[in-house]
Amino acid sequence: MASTYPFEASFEELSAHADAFVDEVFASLESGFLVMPRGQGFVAFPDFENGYETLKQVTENFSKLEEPIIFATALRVPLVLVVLRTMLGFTPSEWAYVAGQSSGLEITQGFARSLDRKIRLNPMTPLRPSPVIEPRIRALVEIACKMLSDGAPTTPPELLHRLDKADTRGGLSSAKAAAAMGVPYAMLLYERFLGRPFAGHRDSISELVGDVLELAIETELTNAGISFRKTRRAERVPGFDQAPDFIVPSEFNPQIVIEAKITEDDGTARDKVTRIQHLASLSASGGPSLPRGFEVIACIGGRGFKQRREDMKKMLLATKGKVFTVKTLTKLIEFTRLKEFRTTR
DNA sequence: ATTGCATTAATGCCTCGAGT
DNA sequence: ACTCGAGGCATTAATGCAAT
Repeated sequence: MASTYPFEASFEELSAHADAFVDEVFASLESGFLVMPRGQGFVAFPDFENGYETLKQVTENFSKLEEPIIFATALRVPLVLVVLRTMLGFTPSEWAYVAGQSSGLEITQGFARSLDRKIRLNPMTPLRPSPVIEPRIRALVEIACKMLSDGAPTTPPELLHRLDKADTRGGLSSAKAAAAMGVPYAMLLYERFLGRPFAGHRDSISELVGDVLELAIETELTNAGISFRKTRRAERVPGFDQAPDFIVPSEFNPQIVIEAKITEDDGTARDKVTRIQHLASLSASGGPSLPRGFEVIACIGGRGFKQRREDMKKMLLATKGKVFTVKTLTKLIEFTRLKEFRTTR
C-alpha cells in the first residue's frame, strides 16, 4: 500500500484497502476514560465533609431532623442540601417531585436541578432565596426530614424501596448508627456497585471531555491563521439540521466542516458515524443555503470507535479518508483543503 | 427562572453464526 | 437441532447550557 494514513490516500486506494486503513485508524485511537476533568462544579471531599459535619451538628448527631433548623442551616451552608439529597439517594428531579407532591407547591425538576448546580458551583456562597424560592426550599427540606425520619416502608419481596439502604432503612436510628460507627467496607462497595462509579460527576463533565479534542483542533486552526467558526451547543446554523463543530471559513460560506467526537461507548460511536455520513450526503447534494462539495473532516477519539470496523469503513469512505485522531491531528491542515485557507507559515 | 436541545453512558432485547 | 456469545439496535436517564 502506497499511503500510510487514510487522509493521504486516493479514493481508489481507500476503497481497495479499506480494511488496512481501518486498522490504521484503530491503531492511533486511544482511550482516555481513566482520567477526567474536574470541571467547574466538582465538589471536593473537604467541602462535602464540611456540609456533612454541619448537618450532623445541627441535628445533634442525626437525632432530630427539623425543617426550620435545617432550612436556616442550609441557607448558611448550602452543601447541606447536597448532603441531604445524598442521604436520600435521589436525583434533584426526584427530590423535587416528592417535595411537590407532599407540599402541593409547584416545584419543577428544572428548579431543583439549577439549585443543585448553583450550589455545586459556589458551595461557599450562602443562599438568599427570593419569596418565591423560599417555600420551595423549605418543602424540599421538609420532605427530606420526613422521609429520612420514617425510613423505608415494608414492601413486597419483589420490590425494592429507594430508602431501603444501610443509613436510611430504619429511619433516624439507621443514620445515627452509620454516623457514629461508620459502615462496613462491603457496604461501601455495594453502594458503589449499585450506582455506577463517579456517575454523577461523569455526566456533569461529559461535555468537557470533548472539549479537549475541540481545543486541540482550534489550536491547529489558529496557529495556521485559518478563519473558522466554532459552533456552540445546540446552535442552529442555516443549511444544517445539526450544526457541525467547526465551519471553515464561516457559516455563510461552508467550504470545510469538521466534526469532533470522543466516545468510549460503541453505541454513541455508531450515532456519530451516521451523523458524519449525513454531512457527507449534504455535501454531495448541496442545499438551499449550502454549496455542493464542501469537505467533511472527522476528528475522533476514544475507544468507542474501535468497536466498529464496518462503521469505521463507512466513515473513511464518507470523508474520503479525512479521519484524524489525537495522534494524527498535527497533519490535519497539510492533508486537507484547510491548507488553502492557511495565512501563516 | 424556565424550557428545550444535544450529548453521553448504560442496558435489554433481538438476530445471526459458530460450534457441538 | 440446540446453545452460546457477539454485535446491532432502540430506549432510557441524567446532565449543562443557550434561548426564551
